Amino acid sequence: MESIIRITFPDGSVREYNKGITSYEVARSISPGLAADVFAATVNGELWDLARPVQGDATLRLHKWDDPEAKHAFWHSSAHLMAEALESLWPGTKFGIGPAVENGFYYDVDPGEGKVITDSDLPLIEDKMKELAARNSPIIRTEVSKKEAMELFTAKGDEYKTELISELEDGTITLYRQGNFTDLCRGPHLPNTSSIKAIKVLSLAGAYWRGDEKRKMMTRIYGITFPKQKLLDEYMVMIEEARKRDHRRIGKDLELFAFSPRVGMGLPLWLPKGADMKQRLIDFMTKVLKERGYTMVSTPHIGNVDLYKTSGHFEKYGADSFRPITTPQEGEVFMLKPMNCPHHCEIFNATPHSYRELPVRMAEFGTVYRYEQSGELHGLTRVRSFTQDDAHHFCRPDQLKEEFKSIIDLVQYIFKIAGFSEFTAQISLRDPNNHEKYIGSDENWEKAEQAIIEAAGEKNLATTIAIGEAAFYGPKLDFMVRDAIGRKWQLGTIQVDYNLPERFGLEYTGSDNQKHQPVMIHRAIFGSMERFVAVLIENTAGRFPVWLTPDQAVILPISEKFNEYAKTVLNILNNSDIRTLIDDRNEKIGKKIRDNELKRIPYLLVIGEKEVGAGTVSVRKQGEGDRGVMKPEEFITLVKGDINREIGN
RNA sequence: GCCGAUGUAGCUCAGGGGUAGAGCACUUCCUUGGUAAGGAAGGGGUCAUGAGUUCAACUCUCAUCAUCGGCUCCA
Repeated sequence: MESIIRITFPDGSVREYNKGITSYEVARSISPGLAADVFAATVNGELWDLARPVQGDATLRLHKWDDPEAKHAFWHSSAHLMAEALESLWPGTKFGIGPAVENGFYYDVDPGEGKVITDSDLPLIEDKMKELAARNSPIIRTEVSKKEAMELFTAKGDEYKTELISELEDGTITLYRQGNFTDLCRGPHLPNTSSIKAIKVLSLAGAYWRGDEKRKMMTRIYGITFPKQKLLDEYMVMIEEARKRDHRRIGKDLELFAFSPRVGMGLPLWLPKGADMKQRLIDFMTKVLKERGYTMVSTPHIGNVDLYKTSGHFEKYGADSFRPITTPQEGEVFMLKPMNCPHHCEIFNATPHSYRELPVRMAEFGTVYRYEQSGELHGLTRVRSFTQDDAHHFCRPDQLKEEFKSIIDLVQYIFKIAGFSEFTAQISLRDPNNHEKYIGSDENWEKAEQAIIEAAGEKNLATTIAIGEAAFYGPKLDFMVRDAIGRKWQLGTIQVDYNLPERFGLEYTGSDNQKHQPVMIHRAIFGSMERFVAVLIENTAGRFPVWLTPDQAVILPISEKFNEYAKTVLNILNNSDIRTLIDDRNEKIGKKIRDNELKRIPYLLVIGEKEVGAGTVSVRKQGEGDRGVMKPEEFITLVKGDINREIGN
């Protein structure tokens, strides 16, 4: 008989089972404890339901909670559970899609005419889900024909589902049912709703059906679930901690930046400490750029509209920009500059160039103005006025790849200094099916895309590829860093461009004494000062590196009797460029320590009778505690040592 | 721009159709102290803005502005 099948495990061991055994039963045959911990299985490389029978020899990997595959199945089943709850609470609710996401799941629903789901409904949904989960309903997979699926969802009046089905291929359609709820779904799912022990319905949002802003706005309901209450509790604590790192909150607490509706939304105001820090970043970057052969330039904040017509920006974005600026001169029109590249092209054009002087690396901390949609503004990460650490490399075609690679090096260097150890690199290519979105010839696009892919490959950079994410004039390599709650923000970007050199008629004289067109690379490392500072705040929770932080040390006299000595120490430190304050408030030392710890000042210098007598300071490191007593000169050496470790020399 | 929510003191927030509340911060006084909150007193609000309903609106309605969570967008 062929009723025995051989299952191979990841460690290479093989066990024999009866044909038709499920992965769940296999897990149980190993141990009941394991069976309780697994939520999905990979069978012959395909992600499967635990409850799906295995019909032949197979390789098997069981996925416990820590595997993303397990979470995916768990949260996907949870989305179905939420849908079941919604249907039970509000019959007639129409369902869109309900996938698992990085942290939990959502379901897009249309509650029907006149019905609005609000925040106050969330606990109702949560309670209903708990009730349904406790019913121990098995989740059952069935394969159906396209016709059957159509009939089922047409009868239900689920027009969103029928739209999805109409695009599926017959023979590949599966349904999953638990209790009275059936959903169109590829799976995989949990065997049973009973593993869903801890449930939190998190939030509501609007979301366009199929991501198309011309189509209906669905109600998106986000939730998260866990197999144990403890895991949910830990998750909620983590979210709460992350909120404390929000740069908008810390920026206010530490008096780094502010917004004023009177100035205008999305227009950041840098307060003294923030401006000071921003300038320090600029100074540091300027020094690094000069070492790497960049020259600094400076351009106005406006440009004639013809400049942007030449570049192609006006045609692409003119309608959605700040309105053009008119002048007393009839017909004369300027625009706030939304980017620096056209100005830089004209700088290149201002002087003749020989092949010998390429590459030209032209850098500017250029402030640009973009009319971002009101709903898109977000603290310092998305604003309407921001300063890019912008630069353009004009090079010969044979220099392109080396230039590109040198910029990858620079990004890695700066990110290392910023402490961004986990960033992602994304190669953004054009969508080959959407020619209207881009300018330039296919040939140039292919050359540019190839150059990026090769350069990233030669640098052994781990990259993801995003089709359709390119800039309209060229493909790019983007470097993204996460914020406190896991959202990714693009900081560094490197973009290859054959188009602007053509449009601006850029040229250099080659060794053959002929005119040639240079290739242009657009790049930013910080991305923008605003976004970089925001992400830096969230990654450090406001505990900036010593070299960068606005105030490096604060002197805490134990009583007013020691204020005179405090001033002496202050002078010594300030003369050695240690940015130092005195906290001479009439407060006890414990209070002063607490307040200054909360300000995230790296060093607290306690002075009292002993220190005055010995000519020393008692050093306390923020977040770490007492470092002992030392002379001011030793403290200076300590701080300089920190800075040296952080940014070298 | 779209969907939903929010807006009360510098900050975090409570309150409620009939003269505005707390904690922290701030000011003054007492205290002069040894590594994360000493004590007391005091000042501070057009309850986002504008209109409407009402004898009476900070509270109810509408609009506007801003903010938050998403969606779309992101040169």
